[in-house]
Amino acid sequence: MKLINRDVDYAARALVFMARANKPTVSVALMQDPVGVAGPFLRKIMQKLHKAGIVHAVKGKGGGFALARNPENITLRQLVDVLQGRLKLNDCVFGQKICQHHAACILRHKIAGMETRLLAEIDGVTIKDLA
Amino acid sequence: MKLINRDVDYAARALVFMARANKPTVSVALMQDPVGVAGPFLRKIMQKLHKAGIVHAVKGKGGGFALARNPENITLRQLVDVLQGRLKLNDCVFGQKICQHHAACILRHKIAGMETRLLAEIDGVTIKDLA
DNA sequence: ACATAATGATACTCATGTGGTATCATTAGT
DNA sequence: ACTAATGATACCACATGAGTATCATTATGT
Repeated sequence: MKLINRDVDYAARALVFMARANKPTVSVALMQDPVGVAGPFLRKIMQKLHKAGIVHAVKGKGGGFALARNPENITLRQLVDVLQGRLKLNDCVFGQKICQHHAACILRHKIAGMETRLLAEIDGVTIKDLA
Repeated sequence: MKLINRDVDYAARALVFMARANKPTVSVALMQDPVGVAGPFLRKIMQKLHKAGIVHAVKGKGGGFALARNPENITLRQLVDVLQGRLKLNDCVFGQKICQHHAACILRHKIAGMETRLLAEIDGVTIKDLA
């Protein structure tokens, strides 16, 4: 079970690269090698980040992507939310059979607590921290 | 992303059923309905629990399964370890590109901490708690 | 105008993991 | 012997994840 998937991994690498690059825009062609991922795949990821408003996109020759906000304001949690969907440990597979009082279920509360703490932790890691 | 999969879910229900049943042995045929899962599937799960020493198995007519230890000594973590493999959030997808100092990587430490806390929490939930 | 270099959108393929079924062998009670 | 149980495996179906391919669109530079 992975907490963080490839997309988030590559996205973080790319954003770190962009943060360090200190250029107006950075194209996928420029990033793909240092990030270590094929161009088309990275493009797909960058497009998602663009739709989510994490990066700006500039089309056309000389274009590319740019961070839409400062590295310290881009958190790992944002990347996870965008690229692997909201992190929910709490699918509550346990139904009425085991847990007559759904609302009071011990396990559900435990798992909900774990989830809250996990989210707080990944929310505390920014691109600046990684760069 | 699920912290706990179906196998663990069904196993917990079955063990709770057994803990409540207060019989020398409980057969799959008896459990499958209240647990809400097809017999063959539950059997496969019970076989794993047996190999792991969590339950005893009695073959032949009148046989079935029995808890190998008290409900308060069977934890959710044991079930997770047996049925979905050791819980590892920390696959460290981040390599040298982003994290020159593997041993000192902030992210790795964060994730390792989350994992430790998660394991401690699921270790604190027993079948007795659920019954 | 036109070639070129970039992103936007989308469809497709392939591998892996998960959930579930089927079958035959073995064991023990009646 | 018959029957009711587990033991062991092999198999299948579906969802998800990882990655590729293709065409459309936009902007720059000559």
